[in-house]
Amino acid sequence: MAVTIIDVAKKAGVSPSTVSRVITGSSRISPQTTERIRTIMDELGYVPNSIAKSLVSKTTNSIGLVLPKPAEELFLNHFFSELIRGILTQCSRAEIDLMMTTGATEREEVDAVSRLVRGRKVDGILLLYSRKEDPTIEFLQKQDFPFVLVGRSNYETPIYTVDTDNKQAAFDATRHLIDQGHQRIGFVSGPPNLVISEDRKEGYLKALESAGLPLRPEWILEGDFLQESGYRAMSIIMSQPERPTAFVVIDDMVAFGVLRGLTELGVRVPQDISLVGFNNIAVTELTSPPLTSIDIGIYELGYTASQLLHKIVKGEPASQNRLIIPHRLIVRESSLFRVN
Amino acid sequence: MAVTIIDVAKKAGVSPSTVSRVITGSSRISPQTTERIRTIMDELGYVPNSIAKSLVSKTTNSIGLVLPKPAEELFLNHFFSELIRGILTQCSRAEIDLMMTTGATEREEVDAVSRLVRGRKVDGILLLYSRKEDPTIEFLQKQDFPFVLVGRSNYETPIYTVDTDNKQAAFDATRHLIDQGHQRIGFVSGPPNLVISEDRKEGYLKALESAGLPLRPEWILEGDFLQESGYRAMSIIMSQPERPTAFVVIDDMVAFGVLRGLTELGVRVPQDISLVGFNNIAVTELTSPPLTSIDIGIYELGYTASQLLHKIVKGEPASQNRLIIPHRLIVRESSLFRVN
DNA sequence: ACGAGTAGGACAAACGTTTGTACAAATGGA
DNA sequence: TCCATTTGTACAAACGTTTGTCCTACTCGT
Repeated sequence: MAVTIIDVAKKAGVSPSTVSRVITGSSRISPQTTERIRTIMDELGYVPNSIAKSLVSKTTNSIGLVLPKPAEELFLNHFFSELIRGILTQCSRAEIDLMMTTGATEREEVDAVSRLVRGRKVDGILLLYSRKEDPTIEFLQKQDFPFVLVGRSNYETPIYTVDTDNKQAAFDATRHLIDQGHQRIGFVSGPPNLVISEDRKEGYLKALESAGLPLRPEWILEGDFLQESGYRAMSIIMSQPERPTAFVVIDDMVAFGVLRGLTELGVRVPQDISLVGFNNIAVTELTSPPLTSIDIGIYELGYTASQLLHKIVKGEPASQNRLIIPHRLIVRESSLFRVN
Repeated sequence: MAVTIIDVAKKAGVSPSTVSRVITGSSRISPQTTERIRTIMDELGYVPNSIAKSLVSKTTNSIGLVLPKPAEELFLNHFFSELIRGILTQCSRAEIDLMMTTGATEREEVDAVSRLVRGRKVDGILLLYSRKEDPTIEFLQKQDFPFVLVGRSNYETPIYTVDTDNKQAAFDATRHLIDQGHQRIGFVSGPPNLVISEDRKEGYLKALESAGLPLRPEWILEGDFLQESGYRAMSIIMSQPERPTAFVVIDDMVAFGVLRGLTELGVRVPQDISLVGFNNIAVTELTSPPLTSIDIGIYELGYTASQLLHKIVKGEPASQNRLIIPHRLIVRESSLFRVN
């Protein structure tokens, strides 16, 4: 049916191996032959069968992207699309195919990765987010399969990683509020099993401490990365007798929920309560008031991670195994209010 | 290195073909043998090499997703992430891998698809959006390769398609404004080479006509699907001597740009100018004012398209080759103002 | 003019599966 | 008891490449 290397060889009157060497650009073929065969390939419309190639070369020219469990919820947070945008752009430039996978449960996730990895469908794996205990990471390590993690690893073993300095970022966010005069600052966190939640909480706590502010556990709430959890957090906080005057919120999407909750309760932002979010996703500018956020360079995070993985897969050892993408605070109206 | 079917066969004292038939579940193998071999596969930790399997079966258990040209811009519009969310969820449930591809130019896009298709890396292709003239579609048709298009095709030939009734949707949006008493309604369109732009414009025009309202070409503007183009559109419109009292905007993201432009110019929404957008992406609720929009069921669009493609790839002919996902108008504050 | 060295290409094995066909043993009917 | 089926398994070819090794025919120096 399709044109194979053999058809080309026949028409050119050479052996398949010669054609193959033309394709791979071996030096053993004379320029004339190369030229002649190239022409014939074009005439016949030959395209190499990448499956066959993969079988012998044990390489696929594609990488796998493993998305955190609930694909359904995933893209509800703009963070992931932005990350994928960076990854995809890099892959596209490098002419590498990107394979996406996910699983409804942790178990399914490992299965899916296993299919990809041990079925040799990809050359490397890109992991988004890390849990404190992550079966997928453990699996990949045991298989000694190349992978890069976006986020900090909680494991002792060295892992290729592209990350934000989340502790510092949270410190900066909190510090900003303190600089605005706030003394009572709450924190809306993410799922406790994620490394990122811990890191950001730690930064927040450190900032409080360094400013000599007391820790108020009842002002620290846990959620996930969806709007709803921010909304819920507010209904809890606002029913308390004593309230913070500002919140550091682990994620912009959650911060939107917080904002919505406050607005519905008639609380003014930033006059009554100030807010700082994380990630600086595109819509932070559009809300009212626009949201102060830490820009962590999501796109670059993805782009860099993809780049690093490609290097590793090709066997070019990277200079370091932990890359940090710089962050910066973007001040908008939601925190522009000085407390006297 | 890795465990192969041969290792399993050896250990079991049978031939590789027997093991293979156990895997594929052929009826020719006795239950005892099946059971015995299953155990051995588990012991050895055997995972089939999908590449080898693909080579002989000419099937890959993955589909390709072709993203419209600029991957860089792509995810700036939440539309695509939502679509991919639907696609990915379906793929994940069907245990099919999703391969993403894109190209910086039209030429590159076709090349990338060609590599995927003729290199046999995927069994089918999912296309997002369609241009009036689309080289990728033409290529796939010529290759007689299974594909499904999200969006209406402009070609005569029958193409599997999952779409919104965009003419009707635009009609409904416009009609809503007319019902609010508006007589002077502008339209911010998308790139003229896209089928969707044409369809929505057509619906808009039809609604005007059916209400006996005159067509004002200077109130029809073209943009892309990014915020900026909405912003620019407003600066053009607002410099005109006579202005509309409402706009139908082809896309929510663009509508945000419009909103921002108007706000900066001190124009009140909806009192001075009302707005209706399309797609009902998640953040429409968060803007001030919240944006009226047509919910086109993006997630289902993706889910259904993926499902349809899988059917086609498997050879189960679908009942119809054009599926329409229903839409509905979601009225929010941006159009809640009656013109007397 | 002759042997050594080199360049250009052919051959065949290998990658890990699937699958059509052949074969042996077991079963059944007469 | 014997032949005809059926059942279960083995054999080998095929999928389309890549790559190590071998072969042939130059080119060049002497």
